[in-house]
Amino acid sequence: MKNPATSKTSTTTPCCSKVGIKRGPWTREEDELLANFIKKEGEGRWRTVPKRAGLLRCGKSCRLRWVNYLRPCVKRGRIDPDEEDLILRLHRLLGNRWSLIAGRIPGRTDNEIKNYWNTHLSKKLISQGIDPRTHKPLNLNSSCTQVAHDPNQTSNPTSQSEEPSKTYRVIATKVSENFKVASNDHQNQVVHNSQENWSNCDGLFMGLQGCHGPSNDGEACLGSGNDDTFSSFLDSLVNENFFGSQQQQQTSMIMQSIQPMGTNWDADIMSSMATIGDVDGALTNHPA
DNA sequence: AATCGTGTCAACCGCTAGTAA
DNA sequence: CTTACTAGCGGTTGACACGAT
Repeated sequence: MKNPATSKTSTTTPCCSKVGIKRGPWTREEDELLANFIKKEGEGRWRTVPKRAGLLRCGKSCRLRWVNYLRPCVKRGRIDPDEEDLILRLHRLLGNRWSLIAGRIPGRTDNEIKNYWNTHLSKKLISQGIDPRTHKPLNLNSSCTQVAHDPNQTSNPTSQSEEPSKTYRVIATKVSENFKVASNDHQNQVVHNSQENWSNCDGLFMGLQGCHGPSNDGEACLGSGNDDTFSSFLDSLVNENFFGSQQQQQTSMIMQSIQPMGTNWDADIMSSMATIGDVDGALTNHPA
């Protein structure tokens, strides 16, 4: 454990004094206090929550407890095969972006998925001879030519050290950034339909957030309009059919749908879009 | 019954992006 | 523009459960 006194100086202040703060597992009474308080006051202003709720916890701890355990839409229990498959696909697409992955799996939290990955899936992949970090076959030297999930696909010899999922992640990140720009632009009619949802959803990857959204019943905040479009877009990426026979039409539709008016996709995204279906090209064109 | 090793997962940590002042 | 604050993220830790010896 790092010693706070010797750790790198941070410009941020601690979320609370460590003196008099309770740590460790939460008790049932604490859970009830927090849950009742949030039901009454709503989420947010976590730093002040402990004091207002009468808890001897730090705000961070309260937030974590709520998000990972107390929130009504949190699903408990084993992760079923369908969810596991989805996690694998999303991880290949997004890497260790646990919150994004969790956003696509209703009821599951980033912490739960991260734990499941570290304790189950990474070992499972290793046992199958697959590098859990790169999703490439293990023990392949720099001249490897095969991508783990598709033996027919060949990787680019010049980018052998690069994660196959890197390009996907670059695209996902960039698209999400553009999505956020669009969603925050109140004058942008293209994304106007789902403005209410966007503005109320927390998290960066709004269209991917499952139960992080504003709805009262814990349903995903995905609604009609562009969030649906983007959701479908990501689904397509996950299902690897986005760049199939409908590539051109879909790409065009997505671009038209989610590009903020007056904004141009940067060259990276356009180039990635054009080549992502071709692993060789995608990896070649995107050094980072 | 006691000890040890391993797996699981809740919780904590530092860091950073976003935003308000 | 700078500073301070907040929320959220991913990595890591450690307590606990449980099976093996």
